[in-house]
Amino acid sequence: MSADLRGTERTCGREAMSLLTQEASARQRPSSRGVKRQGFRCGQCGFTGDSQLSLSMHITQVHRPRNSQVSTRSRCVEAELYRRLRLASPEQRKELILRHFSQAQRESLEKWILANNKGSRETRKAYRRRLSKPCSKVRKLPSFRDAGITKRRRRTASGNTVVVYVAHASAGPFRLWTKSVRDLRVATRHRQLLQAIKQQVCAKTKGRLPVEQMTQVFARAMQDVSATAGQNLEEIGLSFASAVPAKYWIGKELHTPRFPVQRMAAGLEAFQALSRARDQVYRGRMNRYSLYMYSSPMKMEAAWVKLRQEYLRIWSEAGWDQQDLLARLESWEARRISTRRTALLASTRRNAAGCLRHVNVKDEVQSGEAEVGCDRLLSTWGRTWFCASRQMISRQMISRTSCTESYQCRRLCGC
DNA sequence: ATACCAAGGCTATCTTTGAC
DNA sequence: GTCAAAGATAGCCTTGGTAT
Repeated sequence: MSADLRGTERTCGREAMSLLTQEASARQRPSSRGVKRQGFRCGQCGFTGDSQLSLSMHITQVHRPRNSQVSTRSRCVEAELYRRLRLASPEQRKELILRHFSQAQRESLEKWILANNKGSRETRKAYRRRLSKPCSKVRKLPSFRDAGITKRRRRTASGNTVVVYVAHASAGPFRLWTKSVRDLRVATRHRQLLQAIKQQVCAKTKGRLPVEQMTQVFARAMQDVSATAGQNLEEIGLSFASAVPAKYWIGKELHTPRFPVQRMAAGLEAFQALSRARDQVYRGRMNRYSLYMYSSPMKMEAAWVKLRQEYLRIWSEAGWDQQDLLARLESWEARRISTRRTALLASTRRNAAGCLRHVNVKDEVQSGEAEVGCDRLLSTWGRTWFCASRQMISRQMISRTSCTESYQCRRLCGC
């Protein structure tokens, strides 16, 4: 870290950081730690995570090599300053920098931002190389020049092996593919086109855009790249699908079918429909404590009902059987329901004191009867259209096809 | 019958965010 | 500083339809 920014950290940087922290944490409320479950154990320190993912996170965050060039938020003042400045509005950011940073400090921070952004791609690649499994099932393409190109070996019935390549890329919420080809050089050219589309989309969608604008940017990028490269996108077999986050409900994204570029309008319409349904509730990073700070469980459920409807409609129109689609959705939901209830309980513990004060169950919740508080919280939040208690909901009373609200009740309460 | 191809799903890995 | 969860990106596998 530069001397200038060490000074920044001690004086104005710390002050600015304090101001920014106040800005960023204005919504924060006191909360209690969640219940830790037994699971994956770290061989180095005995840490027990809930999943392979949490163990991986632990290893990355705690046991990273000392010579690692990848900066982390906690260890890098520049990164932390930069991160917090980004949380402020442009006007606030400008004011903070002008008021609290010297010219030398501003230049130093700018230098770091430029260096960091340039270097991050390289260090990410190094990180990937280090953490990637040495013996994956199928060997990856040896060169990073070929990243974004999937190599496929197909064994024919006669015993011959055929190798084909497929280029793919992600551009915001869109995922792009080209047709499979035998020649790696052709696939590389396809990949370059996809990269050009991606770059144009990313350049014009810094921050989140309204869904209409996003679709316009994507369509425009396709046209521009096609014109610039003099390449007909139909000829390279370009197809695309889009996805919206749905981790809360099913543990993963919901995506549209794949649309060839010839059916771009239909593909974009599908994306818009899913996005509008998803955007009824807050979209962004959150954890089990902050989940319900933005939207109540009832709002989340209402959004999910809409999202399901749109998903079913879009895939039905693509020729899929509705019963199969319903079965698919339900199997995804079933795998997620316990996690959702855990999140609800954790959130209830956290919010109970404030939210449930008016129903006089504060003491109950604080004494550890969170589950009781959870149910009461559900019934309180949803009093207008939600059943008052679990006992009122029975399987006999609920007809999924005739009553959407009852369906929501059943799934939330676990009856 | 065989070869080829597109599509969908699953999984791994990394980044970001926020609570404690 | 630690930890967990969501989001983003990318790679690979399986399946089923179509062309030869």
